[in-house]
Amino acid sequence: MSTVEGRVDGMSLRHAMLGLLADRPASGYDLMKRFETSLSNVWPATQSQVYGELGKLTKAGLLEVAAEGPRGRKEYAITDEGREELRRWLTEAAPDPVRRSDVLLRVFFLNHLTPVEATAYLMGEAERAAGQHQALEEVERNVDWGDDPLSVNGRLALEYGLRFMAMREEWARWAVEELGRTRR
Amino acid sequence: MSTVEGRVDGMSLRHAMLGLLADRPASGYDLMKRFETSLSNVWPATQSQVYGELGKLTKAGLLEVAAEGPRGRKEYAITDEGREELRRWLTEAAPDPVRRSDVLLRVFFLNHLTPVEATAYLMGEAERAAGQHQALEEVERNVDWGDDPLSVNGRLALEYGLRFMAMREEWARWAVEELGRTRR
DNA sequence: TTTTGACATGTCAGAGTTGGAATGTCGGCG
DNA sequence: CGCCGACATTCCAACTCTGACATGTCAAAA
Repeated sequence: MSTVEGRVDGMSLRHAMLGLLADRPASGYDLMKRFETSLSNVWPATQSQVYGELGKLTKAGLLEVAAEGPRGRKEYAITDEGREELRRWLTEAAPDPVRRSDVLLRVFFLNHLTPVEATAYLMGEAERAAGQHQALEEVERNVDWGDDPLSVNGRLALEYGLRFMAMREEWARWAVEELGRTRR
Repeated sequence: MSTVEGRVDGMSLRHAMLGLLADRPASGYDLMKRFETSLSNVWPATQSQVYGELGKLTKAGLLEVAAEGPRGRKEYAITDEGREELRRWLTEAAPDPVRRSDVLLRVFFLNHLTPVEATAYLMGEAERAAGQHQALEEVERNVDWGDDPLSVNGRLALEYGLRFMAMREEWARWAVEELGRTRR
């Protein structure tokens, strides 16, 4: 009964918040900053969502207001029940994520463009991927990799991003070639 | 005024439908079948969405009812304006898609599990990726690759999937090792 | 002939997401 | 002292997406 109602699939925002608060208590404002920095590439969230969810999670007993500060600041802390839910989510089998991909969707309809235009699109994809790859390398250089467990996970995620962007670029370049081959 | 109102970012469902109808006219029912087969891994859609969108697109002048058939069947065809919009979407620079990834979100909070549990999660990821890779290879074998431009694009998309799953598996196995290293 | 299954469309409630606006407080700098 | 910028919360309108429900027609097999 107490396990937050609308179950199962999405709503990972909840778990993102539980995960952040499991490290240490924080206010909505603090959480926002963390969503804007470390989590921005993994799970973006807006103010309205964060504050709304704080309310729901508190009402559901997964969080509690641990302290009140200066400007109406409310510092939220995870409860034991919240920790349980976090663990449950972390250990449950992740459902195959059927992701939507507008990049691939465009690829599906590339035949409605001229070969030149289609090639240009794919080259653009390659360059975008390369650009993001560079951006991630930049991040890698600028983050001070302490030994804290936090940044261990961050490193894993970053590596995922690097590999993903490399793959995207390689695929796009391969696709350009392929398009050239079949055109003849 | 006629360019469908709520612009810009998402709503690629619209363009998926325009893309499908650009090949040949079809009913909502026909479209559903194509969303369930070829497009299911790229852009899943439900009945309610498809029929709803058919109405909106028709009202917006991007589609028209070309013919009516037996069981209330309405066959929709793309209009010139619709073709324009499709081309516009295909050639416009795709915005960097900031995707949400619940897989990575979990990775971020892996430190709230025991090393054994965390490793199990990553191994599971590797196996899921391997499974999906196999499934795609299965698809590759079973599709008859004619020369029609349709399946050319399909092949590009399929290859993307294969490379993506391979990357995911490799990354997960790497992450397991990495976790083992830092634990010591 | 009856019944089943494929064809075919439509509506709805609820959750999630976005983006913006409105409001107010405190600390420190000039 | 007065003001600005950072801190901090709350509410809202609009849209998308999901999943279920409701309804009806036609063709062919049993």
